[in-house]
Amino acid sequence: MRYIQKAEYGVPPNTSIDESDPLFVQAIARAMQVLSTFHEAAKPLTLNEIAAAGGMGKSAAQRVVHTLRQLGYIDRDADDRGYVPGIRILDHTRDYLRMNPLVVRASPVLMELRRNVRERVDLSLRDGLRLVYAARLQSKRETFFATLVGQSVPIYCTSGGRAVMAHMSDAEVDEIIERSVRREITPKTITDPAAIRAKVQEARENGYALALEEILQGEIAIATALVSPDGTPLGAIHIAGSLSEWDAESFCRRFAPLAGEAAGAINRF
Amino acid sequence: MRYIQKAEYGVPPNTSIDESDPLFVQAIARAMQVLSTFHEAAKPLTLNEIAAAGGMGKSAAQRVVHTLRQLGYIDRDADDRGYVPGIRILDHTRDYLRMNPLVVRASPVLMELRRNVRERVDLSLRDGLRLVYAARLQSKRETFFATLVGQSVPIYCTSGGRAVMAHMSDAEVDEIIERSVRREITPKTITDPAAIRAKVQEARENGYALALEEILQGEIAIATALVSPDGTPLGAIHIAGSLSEWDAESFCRRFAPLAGEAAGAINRF
DNA sequence: GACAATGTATCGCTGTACGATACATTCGTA
DNA sequence: TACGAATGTATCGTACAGCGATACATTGTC
Repeated sequence: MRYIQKAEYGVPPNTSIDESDPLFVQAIARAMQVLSTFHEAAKPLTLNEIAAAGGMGKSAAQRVVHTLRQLGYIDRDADDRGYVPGIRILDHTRDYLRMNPLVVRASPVLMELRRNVRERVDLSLRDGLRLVYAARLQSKRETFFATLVGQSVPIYCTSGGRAVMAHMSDAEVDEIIERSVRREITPKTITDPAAIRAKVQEARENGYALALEEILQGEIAIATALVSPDGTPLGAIHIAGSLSEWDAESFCRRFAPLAGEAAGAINRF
Repeated sequence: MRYIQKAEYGVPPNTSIDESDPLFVQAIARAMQVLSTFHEAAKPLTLNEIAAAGGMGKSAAQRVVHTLRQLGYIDRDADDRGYVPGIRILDHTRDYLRMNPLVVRASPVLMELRRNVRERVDLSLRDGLRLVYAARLQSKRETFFATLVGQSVPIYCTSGGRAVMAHMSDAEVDEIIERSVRREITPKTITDPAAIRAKVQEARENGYALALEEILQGEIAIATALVSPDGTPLGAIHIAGSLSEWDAESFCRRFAPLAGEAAGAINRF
């Protein structure tokens, strides 16, 4: 059996916990840590792997896994060879998506946008140093994974990330650049702080951000930010296409206005 | 702010726990129960609501919520008026989708199917008495929610459910019918056990299942089952259209072969 | 300006979750 | 077929984590 690769872009959610918080329930942290072990997993996990990854004893892992299994958040692999995430997780996915006002507001606009655009359209939400995809409306030709909800990419080197940074102060932008683990995901990934700042400035002037092959070879993407009433950037809309069919200039000329329109429709609430 | 409605079809995941299991960790169950409170929520929840719904004291709810917040599984509402599910949930969604072999295998086939079909195409997975949507490839005209991952529907009254039941023994089918809380979701919902058995038998003979307006007014849906190597049904592929454009007969004639082909491509692994 | 509702903090006592260890079962290999 | 290494499972006494009760703070509403 084949599985999709693990977290390619290595944007680990920041789980640095203030220890010795009197209100903090360790058992819950343990449980979530166990579930998070799967973020790094390329195949079903054994109990010992889970225990080791979580830095806990075998007994603890045993009880946590046992409990999560009872509740449906962990399952046995189809071949009974290891543990995999359980389907109950999707119930919470639904809750998140339907209770996030931005997702709710953006969805119809996104579908409308998709109707006028033959390319891939995404909605992403900011979480610290990364953008998490909440919806992906695939393009016709795309053969890739259907709707990879939960996939995340770094802010510093993506169109959506720059669209988001464009709505921040220089200080905040610097902080993001600083704290990000910048590596060349592709040869074209921009990692130099000054260059990133320049691209952010460019996004501020244009009203949209552009990224060329910084995450995926051959991919061109533009993005516009979604902001809260007070101006805080919350996420972005992306339109992504292939460089085999577009050059940067015509791509922008064609899609930037549409992306801007869509973002505008969502931002005025 | 508007939110999507709560669990319309009322398929509560079966969380009847064997009490006094020596390996069972109550704190984890509490945490998950708190997160599950959102399943029934139509708006952000207060601490007291969470406590009440979970049958726990205010202190317990306080600590659980506090911990889950630290970890990112719960957030404050944008207006700071209540609690909502947190974005970290989506990380686990991704894990589930990419580590489920059926989803991985089915996704490309589903996209191919969608290319040849101008209607909505879904992938659903069986969980007890319900089917949970793991992917939804929307049709052009559809204005509804983008990709409602995690949405679930009952087995007894859906095309996918009948496709699944068609691959079970009569005894198993009867058990599902028996245990299901059958109610008329629409006036057309079939709730009579004998009638359901007849539809299942029909699905067995045709190789696909059909449902007319049993969940949604004006909706027609056909489905074919996805089965494991040993024949156990694991989920279904759906094609759904509108009765304003199709009559049942032509819908089946047009799409049943395609659905069957797709299921076949997935089932032979 | 009083009141009701919210989230936050504190503190002893109880009972739960801990680690260590021993058992069972499956798998791969010689 | 028999061995050994890995897996998942069960048991048990002790320490400390999480419990409830209560009191405080802060916000919004009439």
